[in-house]
Order: sequence, then structure tokens, then C-alpha cells
Amino acid sequence: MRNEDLPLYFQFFNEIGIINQLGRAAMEARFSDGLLMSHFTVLNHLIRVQDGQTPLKIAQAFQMPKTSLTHTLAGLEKRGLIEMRANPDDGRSKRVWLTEAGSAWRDAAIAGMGTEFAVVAQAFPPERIADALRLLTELRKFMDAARD
Amino acid sequence: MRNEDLPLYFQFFNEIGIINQLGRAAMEARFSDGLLMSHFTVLNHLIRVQDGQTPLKIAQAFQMPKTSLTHTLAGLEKRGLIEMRANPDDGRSKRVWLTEAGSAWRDAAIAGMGTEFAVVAQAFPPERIADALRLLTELRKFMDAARD
DNA sequence: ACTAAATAATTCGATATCGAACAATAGGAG
DNA sequence: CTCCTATTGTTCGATATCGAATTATTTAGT
Repeated sequence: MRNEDLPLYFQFFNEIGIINQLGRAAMEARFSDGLLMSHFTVLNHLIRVQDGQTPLKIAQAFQMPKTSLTHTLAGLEKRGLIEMRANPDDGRSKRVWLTEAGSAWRDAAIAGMGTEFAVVAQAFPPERIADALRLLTELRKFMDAARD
Repeated sequence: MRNEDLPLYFQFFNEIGIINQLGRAAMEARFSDGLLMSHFTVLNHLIRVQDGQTPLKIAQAFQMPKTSLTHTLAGLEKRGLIEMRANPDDGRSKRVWLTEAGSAWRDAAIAGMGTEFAVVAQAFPPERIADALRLLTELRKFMDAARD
């Protein structure tokens, strides 16, 4: 990397960070029951991939300390959005299952986001977003693979 | 927004979130003295804009609750990276000043990031990043302005 | 000048995050 | 089987985040 390119990459990640913060705040403001992005992310993952995952699997999927996930799962369970049952295949681990309420909450959260997205979509048409998304997806996969 | 475009925007912000998390973790791993991105962001802001800002100004610049900033500033002050002095123009507020150590720590942090960026730059040349950066900057400004 | 409303920062309490240490179980080597 | 190591999840302690209430000061209205 040429030295004069450093600010470019720096600024890139900087903008990513700010957009993430703004987007996150906007979405969390619409979440009911004091739930946060971490909770939503887990529920969404269980629907996208499949429920019945072990906590460790989920933590790895998000590159997240498993100790943080324990706490997030506890919050979801307390609110009745997931159920944790023993794993018959391995006495050490558990399996995480969505409840009806969990599935419904996730759907409602996504519907709520639509309102936010519509505002963005007014100014940024799908083609532009899709264009940038290609790079972002590629970059995410690269960074994910580059983790030691 | 057409309904079938919703997943596109959703996925876009999702990738932003993951990249942010991966980038953040990689950078924080290099920060000395247990400092976090929040600390770096404040120091960097004081250099970019100008030090002597009031806490409220800084909090607004980051769309961040001022109560969180109080805590971040306390951490920076405890480590001698900033100094807070009374504001002669307004008895309610204070002004935040960088110390030599604060400035040096920020420079070292950026230098450390260079190593991470170089890996990314191998696979993603400046032109591609600059291209995406244009959209991101525009989007960030838009979202920033759209805040109520 | 006096009072009321607005503003700056902090304190408080509840929750989140995360590294280190831990208990329980699994699995492999002998 | 027994011992040793690896793996899974939790607990614990320290710090971070953030909304609500609080204190001090300024500004606006009269």
C-alpha cells in the first residue's frame, strides 16, 4: 500500500462506522421491549440459517465472544423469544430454538425497518446500493477469512 | 420503495454492521492500555476539527448520548490523554484539550492500523475503495441530516 | 431585578460487553 | 478403564453504554 493511500482506507472504515452507528440507533429506536441490535441479529440468524444451533456455533458466525452471547441469549429467553434445550448429542452443549413469539418479533422488527429504508431509498436507488453492496460483501468475506 | 427491494437495503446495512464489527475488533486489538474505539474516535476528532471543543459539541458530532461521552472523556483524562478545563465563556460548560500524550497515542494508533489496511489494500485497490467511499460519504451525510 | 424555562454536564441505575477463570463433558492415548 | 487434553457453556469482575433524574448556570420574559 502506498503511504498516501492510508487516509483513504482510514476514511472508508470511518464512514462505515458512522453509518453503522446512525443505522443502528435508528433501528433500535423502533425495537420494542428494550431489545437491542444484538438480540435482533441472533433471532434473524436463527431464521436465516436454521434454529437448533448451539450457542458456540452462533457466536462463531458473528465473530463474537461466546460470553457476550450467553448474556444475549439469556435476555432473549427471559422474554420468551427463544428456548434453550439440552443437546442430546453432546452433554456439554445446548441447542437454541425460536419460539412463535421470537419469530413474530423479528418479523415485526423488519417491517419497522422498512419505514427507515424507504427514506433512504428515496435518495439512493436500488442500483446504487446494489453496486456498493457487491464490494461490501466481497470485503466482508475477505475480512472474515483473514481473521486468525 | 418497492417491496422486493427491502431485502437489498436490509442486506446492505447488515454488511455494514459486520464489516464494522470486524474492523473494530481488529483495530481495538492493537490499541494499547485497554482503550477502545470510542476513545480513539474522540481523540481523532479533536485533532481533525480542533481541540478546545465542549463535550456537548463532541457528543453532537457523533450523534452520541452526552452521558456516554462523559464516561469516555473521564477515561481519556484518567490516562492523561486529554485535559478538561473550565470554559471562560460559559460557566456551565467545559472545554476539552489534547495533551502531548493524547496526540502521540492517536498517531501511534493510526500507524498501527496501517498494518491492517495494507492487508485489505492487497485485495482491494484504492480505486475500488474510493469508488465505494463516494457513496458511503453521501449516504452518511444524508442520514446525518435526516436525524430528527 | 426576579422568575421561569432552557442548557451543560454529571450522577445514578440498569443493562451490555468481554476477558479470565471455572465446572462439566467429550474424546483420545495408553 | 484411566488419565490427559480439548471443548462447551457459565460465572465473575471490570468497564462501557445510555435513559432518567439532578445540579449549576445561562437566557428570556416581564
